[in-house]
Amino acid sequence: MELRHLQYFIAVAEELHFGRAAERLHMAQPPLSQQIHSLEEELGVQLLHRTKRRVQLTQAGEVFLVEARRSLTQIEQTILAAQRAGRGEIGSLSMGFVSSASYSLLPELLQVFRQRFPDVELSLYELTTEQQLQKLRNGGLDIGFLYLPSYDASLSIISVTKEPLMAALPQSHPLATLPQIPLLSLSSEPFILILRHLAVGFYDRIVSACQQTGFSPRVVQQANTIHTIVSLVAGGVGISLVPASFQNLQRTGVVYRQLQRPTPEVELTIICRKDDPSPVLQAFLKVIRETSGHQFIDVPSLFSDDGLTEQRS
Amino acid sequence: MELRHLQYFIAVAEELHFGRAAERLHMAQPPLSQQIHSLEEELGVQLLHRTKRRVQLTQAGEVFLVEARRSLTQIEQTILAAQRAGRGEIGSLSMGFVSSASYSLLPELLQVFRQRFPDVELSLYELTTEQQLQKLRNGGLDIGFLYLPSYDASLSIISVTKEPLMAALPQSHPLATLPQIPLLSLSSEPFILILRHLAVGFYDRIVSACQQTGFSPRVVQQANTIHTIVSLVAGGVGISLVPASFQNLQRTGVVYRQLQRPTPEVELTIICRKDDPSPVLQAFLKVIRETSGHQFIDVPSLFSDDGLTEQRS
DNA sequence: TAAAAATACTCCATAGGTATTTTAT
DNA sequence: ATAAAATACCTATGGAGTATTTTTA
Repeated sequence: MELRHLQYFIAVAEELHFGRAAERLHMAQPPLSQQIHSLEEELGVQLLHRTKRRVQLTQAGEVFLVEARRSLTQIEQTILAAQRAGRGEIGSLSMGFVSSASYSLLPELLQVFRQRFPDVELSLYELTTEQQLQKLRNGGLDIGFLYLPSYDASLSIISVTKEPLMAALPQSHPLATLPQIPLLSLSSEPFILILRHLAVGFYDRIVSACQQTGFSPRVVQQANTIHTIVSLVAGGVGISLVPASFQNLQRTGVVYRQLQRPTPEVELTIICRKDDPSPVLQAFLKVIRETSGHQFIDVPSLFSDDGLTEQRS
Repeated sequence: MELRHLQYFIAVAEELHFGRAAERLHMAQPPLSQQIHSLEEELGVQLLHRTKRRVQLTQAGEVFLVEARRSLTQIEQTILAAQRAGRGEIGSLSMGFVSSASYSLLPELLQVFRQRFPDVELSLYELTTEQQLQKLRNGGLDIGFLYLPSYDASLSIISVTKEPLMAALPQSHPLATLPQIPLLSLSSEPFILILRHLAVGFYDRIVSACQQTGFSPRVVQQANTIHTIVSLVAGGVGISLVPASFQNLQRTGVVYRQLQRPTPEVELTIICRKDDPSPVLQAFLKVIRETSGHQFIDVPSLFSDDGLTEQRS
C-alpha cells in the first residue's frame, strides 16, 4: 500500500462518485477504479459497495476512512515536524558559558531565543574555558560562551561583543571618588582575579592590559567565581577588573569605575564546531547576530552620562 | 512522498549504513540512496549527514524518524481496523424485536455476541412487526426478531427456533391441576391476546391453532405487551397461549401448562435485508446459527420432567 | 437511453537493477 | 587498499491515459 491509495480512497469516499473523485484528483476515472480495487484486494476487505449506478461505503470503508484521514494527518505532521526541525524550530541546544560571561549578553540572548524558538530544548552549563572546548570537540556541547583569547583549529570563533573593563573597587577606596581611573593608578593595588584555568582568556586579557600600561598586577587572591571576587572586593581584600556588564551585579560595598583611555576591552566570543550544520545552532547564531547588533549600539550609551554608572538600574 | 520513503528512511536511520539498510529492504544500495535523496529534496530538509564514510542523522532526521515511525504505526492501525471491520469485529448493528420475542433466544444471543464481538455497538429497539419490516426496508434497522408468518420479498427470513405454545392460566383455574391440557378444552375460555397489529404472525398463529382444533378463540381482551397479558391472566380476566420461553417470566397467580399433542408451535425468525453484506450482520447470523443449535437441543429438556415447569428457576 | 463503473489496451515515468566512480580512512 | 556512498545508465513494472463495454435506473 502507498499513500496514494489513502488519498484516492478518501476522495472516492467523500465524493461517492468515481468520476468526480478522479476529477478532484486530476486523473482519469479508470486508473482510479483500478487503484481502489487493488487497495481492496491488498487489504482483503471490500471498502465500497458498488452498484453500477451508486457507490456506498461498506462498514469497513467507514472505519478505513476515519483511520485513513488520521494517517494522512499524521504524515503531514511528520513532514511539518521535519521541516520545522530543518529551520531550527525544533531540537535541542547545549550551551556552555564561563561564569564571568553570565552577566553579559547571555541572559538577554536566551530570552529572545526562547521567545522565537519556544520548542527548542535549551541546556545550560556553567563550565570552564577548557571544559567547554573539550565538550565542544566531543559533541557534549553545541556552543560555548567565553572570553578571547582561546584557539582551537577545529572550532570556529565568532566575536559577539567587546566590553570595556571596569575597575571594581571597595566603596571606601580613595580612587572611588574619581569618575574615571587611569589603569596605571592601580599598579600597586592588590588584585583579586579569577583562577586562571577557569577562564584563561579573561585572566590573560587583564594581565596583558596591565602589562601594556607598564606594570604587572600584584595578585593577592584568586577565586573560582566572579561573585566571590566581587564579595572579596566588598570586603576590602583588594580590587579587580571586570567586564562592564558586571554593573548588573550590584553589591553594597562595591563600586565600578570606568578606566581612562585607552580603555582595555575584553572580547566575548561564542565558539562552536566548524561547519556544524545543526539548524538550531544556525538559528541561535542568527539571533546572536541580530541581538548583539543592538548590544553594540546600547553598550556605549551606558557611559554617555558622567561615568558614574553604578546607579543604573 | 510515499510510504516507501518512510520505510526506506527508517531502515537507513536504524542501520546508519546504506548498504545494510538496502540489504534489509531486499534491494540494491543505489536506488535506496536515490530514494532517500528524493525524499530529502521533496521535504526540503536534510535528514542525514553523510561523510563518504559515515552516515549520521541530522536533528531534522531525528525528528523525522520518530514521526515516521508513528506514521507507519498509524497506517498499520488503519489496515487492521479495516480488516477487523471486514470480519465484523468493529461496527454497529441495529436490532428490532417484538415484545413477545423478548424472552426467547434473544437475551442469550446478545450475551454471546457481546462477548465475542465486544467492539460492535448494538442498538436494540422494541418494535411492532410492521415497524420492523418498514425500518428494515429503509435501512433504519439491520435485523429484526419476530414470529412467522410475515412476508416481504425484499427481506430474507431465517428460522431461528420453534417454540411450543403453552397455556397461561390463573393459578386457581381448574385446568391448572393437569400436567397437560388439550387445546380443545380451552374452547370456551376467555382469551387474552396481543393486539394483532403489534405481532401479526404471533396473533395469527394462535388463532389458526385454535381453528385447526375446531374452535375460534373468544377474545375478551387485547393488550399491547406480553407483560400486560400475563398480568391480566394473573388477575383472572382470562387465559392465554404464550411461547414456551415465557416460563422465564414467572409471576404469582399464573401457571404455564403444556398443551397435548399435536402441540402447536410458533416459529421465531430473524429478518434482514436480502444480500446485506454487512460483516457485522454476517457475524451475528453466524452466532445465531451456532447458538440456536444449542437451543434446539436445550428446549425439549424444559419439558423432560413432569410438565409442571413453573417451578424452574 | 444516459450515466457511471468496469474492462481492454497502450504508453511512459520511474522504481529498482548493474556497473562504475569517487572519496575517506 | 578498502569500504561505502554517489553517479551513470539501463530495464521493466505498473500507474495513468484513451477507447470501449457493460449495466441499471
